[in-house]
Amino acid sequence: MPELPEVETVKRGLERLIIGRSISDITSDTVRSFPNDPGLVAEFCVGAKVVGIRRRAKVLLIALSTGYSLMVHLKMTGQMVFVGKGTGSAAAQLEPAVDNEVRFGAGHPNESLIGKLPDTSTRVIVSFSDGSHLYFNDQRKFGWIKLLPDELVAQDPFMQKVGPEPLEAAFTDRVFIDRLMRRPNTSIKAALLDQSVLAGVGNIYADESLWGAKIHPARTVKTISKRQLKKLHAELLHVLQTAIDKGGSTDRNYVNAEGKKGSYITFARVFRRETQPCYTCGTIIIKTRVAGRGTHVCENCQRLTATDHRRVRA
DNA sequence: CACTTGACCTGTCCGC
DNA sequence: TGCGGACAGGTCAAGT
Repeated sequence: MPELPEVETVKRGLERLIIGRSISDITSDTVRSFPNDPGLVAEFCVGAKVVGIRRRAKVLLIALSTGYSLMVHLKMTGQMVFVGKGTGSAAAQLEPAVDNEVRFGAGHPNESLIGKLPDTSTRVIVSFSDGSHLYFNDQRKFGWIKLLPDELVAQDPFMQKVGPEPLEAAFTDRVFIDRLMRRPNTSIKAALLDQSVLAGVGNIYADESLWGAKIHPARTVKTISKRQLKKLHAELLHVLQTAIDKGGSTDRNYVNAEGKKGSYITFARVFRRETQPCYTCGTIIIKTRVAGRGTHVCENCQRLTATDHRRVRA
């Protein structure tokens, strides 16, 4: 579930933790290289220094001194966890990001990481010359890392099609509305999740921003008023920025570069709040399915028009 | 072409 | 208790 705020949080952590470190070894079995040549990983990673970290949409870009970059997508369960030399174990790094905001009981997947990274979900280990390590963990194996020359990053198919960054100043409400209108006949939720419309929104922040704007996720884009879409733009930016400030959302797996959990989920207004009362009107939040995703809605605040009902499945 | 659904994975949770 | 199946969701491919 790493979405924009989670990946941004990881990026900021990695900036602090790994820039300037020299790679002494990298397990390369799950790192694809472009051009497709396993030898490139050893040749352009080992001995290289980390010179910069960028984020574009939900993709992390780790720039190396060799002119190559590691491109990382965490997909649903990916983690990039740094364990520094001298910490002894990961235990000290697995505390909540914000005091007592999020605390899972024994048995949570992250509890099993304590003191034993790498674990069964570890797919790639980047070792640094000072004895520290960066672990790419990915329980469900949807994530990937690829190594490619810097000049090929922009040629990547995903980078080619991905839409604008919502938190950049150029992303005005007018740009937002214009781009949504590329998908006039789909649901507003599907449009928000479409990475070619705008970058970085996933299931959590789609639901959260739609609740804030009082728009039902199944509403057809072209039927929504400009005024409501402007409101959605404002809500989306607010939700994304708030989530970054909270270190992202930890629903299950997500942790930042220090192995710490994000706390936004405890501030969520609809996401994962099914069976609980709406903060605005007290109506019980329901969970349904829109655009193939679990979707959380206050059916009183977020009204559906008669023609939109077909988009909703229990 | 526009849009929707299924596949990719694996751990967890629920019901029988 | 054990087991089968539904479910979680980012993205791409395949289907309607």
